[in-house]
Amino acid sequence: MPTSGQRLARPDRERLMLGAAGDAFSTQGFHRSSMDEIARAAGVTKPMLYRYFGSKEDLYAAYLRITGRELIDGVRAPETRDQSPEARLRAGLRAFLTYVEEHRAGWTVLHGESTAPTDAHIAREIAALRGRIIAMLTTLFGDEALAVAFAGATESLATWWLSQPQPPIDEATDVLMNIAHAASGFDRTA
Amino acid sequence: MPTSGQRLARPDRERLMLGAAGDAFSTQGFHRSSMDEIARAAGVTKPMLYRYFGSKEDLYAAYLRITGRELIDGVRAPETRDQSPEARLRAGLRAFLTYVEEHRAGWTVLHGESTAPTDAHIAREIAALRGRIIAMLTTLFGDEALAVAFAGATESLATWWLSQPQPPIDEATDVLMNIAHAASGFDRTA
DNA sequence: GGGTAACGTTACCCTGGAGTAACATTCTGA
DNA sequence: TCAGAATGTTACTCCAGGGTAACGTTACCC
Repeated sequence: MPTSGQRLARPDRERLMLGAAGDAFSTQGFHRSSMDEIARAAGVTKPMLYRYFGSKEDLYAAYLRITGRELIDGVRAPETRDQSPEARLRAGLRAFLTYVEEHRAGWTVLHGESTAPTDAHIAREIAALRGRIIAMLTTLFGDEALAVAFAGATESLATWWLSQPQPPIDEATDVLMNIAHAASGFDRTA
Repeated sequence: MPTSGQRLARPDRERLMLGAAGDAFSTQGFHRSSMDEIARAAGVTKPMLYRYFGSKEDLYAAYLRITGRELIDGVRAPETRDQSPEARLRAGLRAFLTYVEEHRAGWTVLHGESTAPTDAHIAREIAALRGRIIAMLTTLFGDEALAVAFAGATESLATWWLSQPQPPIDEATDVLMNIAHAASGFDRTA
């Protein structure tokens, strides 16, 4: 009489597990989330989680890696190769805010991890991810300090913006573009 | 044969405990820090920690409360009542950066907690603290979104700045003042 | 159609670390 | 001077939750 669970192909099951993991991690953080609970939410039992991901930390790492890749892909998507730096920045910001809006859980975990890392090894990966974005902004602005500040402004605004009733994406983008004009190399006329 | 520990008055002992707690929490986070370890670092045993603070969460909360108060006091200190908004902001930023530099552990914990809260009840307190700062900035800038973005820029820059070899405080302040000019109500001439 | 690999489960083990009981040693003040 | 209130310690209890062993069940493929 055991075996209540429907059989599913590995990729599908993994998606369910990662979804449940993301929900748990984003709302309760790594430590308050238990493997039993994540398993239950994914409609499966604990040993499956371990067979597919190895350990709780590995599950967390897998979730972060996928989420990070989605973020990078999302922000890279807009093809704006031969447009002005300003236009490219604007497109990037819109893409970023869109990603954040559509992947709240992922963004929450990613953002939390970047300031309060759970694990040293994971911290390095997150730092690398953020580093790539900072590097991009640094070449854009010509100053690392400014790039770091701008990244912080963007992250903070994004998180706040999510908590607003109905986020008007263009307003958020404008606020950031406005800031970008403050000390950037490109035009100050807008 | 027991009783190896030197006797100390309560306030002194508390300071030692809070210092050890801060070191542990800032370097390893709440969950990876154990009460045994904090006790040892404070030169005392676990039951003392419990007698003085009640529970691990209460110890953490006490540490955060004190740290938050120090931050507020530090930033409030510069008496600039009847100066221009710009001068007041500059003084506030300098005071903030000075605080951060002199209380690295406290800042690390505070900052981490604001993005990845350990506990719902504590999260509210931190949110209230940040809310007060945002409110101040909002009246200064006349726009909440901008205030949130600016706060994020400041926090991010402060944390990055700490990791630099020898932080020149005025440069960091200038970067932020420059950003503040972007869309603020006060002069755009600087 | 049967061997094996993958999917899935129940029922357990085991440790880290939060929290406490019970006891020893000083300090203080009436 | 001695009662009781602090400061302090040793030596536990106890359990949440990470991790696993052992055992069904279904699918696939030669």
